[in-house]
Amino acid sequence: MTTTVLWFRRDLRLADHPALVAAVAAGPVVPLFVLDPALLGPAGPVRTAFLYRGLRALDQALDGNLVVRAGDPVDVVPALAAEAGADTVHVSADFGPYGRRRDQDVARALRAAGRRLTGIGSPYAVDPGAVLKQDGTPFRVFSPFYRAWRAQGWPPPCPAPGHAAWVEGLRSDGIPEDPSVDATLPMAGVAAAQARLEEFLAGPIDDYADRRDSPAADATTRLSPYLKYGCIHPRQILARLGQSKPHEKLRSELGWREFYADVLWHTPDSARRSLQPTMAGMELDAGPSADERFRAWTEGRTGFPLVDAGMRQLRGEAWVHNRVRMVVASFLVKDLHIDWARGARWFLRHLVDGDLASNNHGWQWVAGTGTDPAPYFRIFNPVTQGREHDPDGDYVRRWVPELAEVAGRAVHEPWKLPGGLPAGYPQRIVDHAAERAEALDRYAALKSDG
DNA sequence: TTTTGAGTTGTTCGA
DNA sequence: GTCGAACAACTCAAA
Repeated sequence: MTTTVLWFRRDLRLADHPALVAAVAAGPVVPLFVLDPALLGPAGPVRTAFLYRGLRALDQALDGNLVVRAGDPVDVVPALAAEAGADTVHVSADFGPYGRRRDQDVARALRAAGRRLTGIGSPYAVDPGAVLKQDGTPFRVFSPFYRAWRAQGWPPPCPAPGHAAWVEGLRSDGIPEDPSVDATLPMAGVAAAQARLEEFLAGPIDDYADRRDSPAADATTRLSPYLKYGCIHPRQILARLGQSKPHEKLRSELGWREFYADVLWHTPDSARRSLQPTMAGMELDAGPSADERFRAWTEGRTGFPLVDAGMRQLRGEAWVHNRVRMVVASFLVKDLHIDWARGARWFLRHLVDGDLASNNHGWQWVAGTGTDPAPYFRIFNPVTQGREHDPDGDYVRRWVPELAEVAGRAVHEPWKLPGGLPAGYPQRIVDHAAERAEALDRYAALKSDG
């Protein structure tokens, strides 16, 4: 039997963990997590706190043997492997731009000392890059990808190893105290993830297809933060789904997550840059007045109730309903003409589920710069979206107290109230019809510039 | 090989 | 009030 290191990253669980199974099969295991400043900085306080809580749950499941070390993984991982006398470091492979570079560097450093990094599995049911078109090139459109992804298939979940021997007594820097966070976060860790899955499957799933688009109903899975840190693996969800309409709907949402990871793997710089090169020339607003509008957007005081409700939900829960994410993103890009990447950065800093692939490609989809050769004319009207998806106005009133006394759907157009705008609620910062026309003009200019 | 039709999530306008 | 058409350009798979 030989000692190995299991380096946890986005896989904070023991069940359905192929890399852990491989490590345990080899002998005693050193469970490691590295506090990497390059990742913790951009994560922001919300995800850092959620991560730390997930680590505490993991440490408990490991009988307190999780080794936590702070520093650059290129230094930390080889040093710990040497300390433990481990020839192999097992990981679930990382397919993101930073993770790939980091793992190459760590693998090189380990090799220099006669050791190796072994990647098994990934945070996805199907590894990014594994689904290709007939001609061997990657998909750029979801539906054909999804058909091929389903046809490809995935293995069933594997149980947690029952007889793991954790190496004890190695120095751990410990899990730091949570940074202070104003938002109300979900419970962290595997048990919370499993409980949420069971709760969802026991009832809400039946209405998922019909109600997932209704922010007031709050009928979505709320599993995204757990998927982000691997407290649950998508295989564990997929294994529970059948052929009914709502089950198929949830499977396709997981398919979107896999699709965007695949796109990002094939084009790593699409995290920051527009996937459609022609769209990169779009005229954008910047400077002090754009900064002021951006600030109004972040603070939920644009004067458009659904937009403001969404941005305040982001502050309050570090999470926003998917339908509302699209509405607020469309508003920033099409009404305020601000770079989608700036909005994506703001989301990534404040979302508890903030995932580079899903977040940034979701933004690109709204901006019309990404996959789904996006119709330039798809510009969300915040009022229409409110009437359509929050018909009773419950979602808006939940997050915008200034409008709490306005009954029904009238809450979406407070400027039309007979008594005038309720006290404390801001005037609209732009004229939607005018800005919609402006967005269309800029698109037309882009075309004529060739 | 070329053609054809469809593609997550929309809005407006005019009948 | 509802309904269909129009709003481009590109991707992909099937015909």
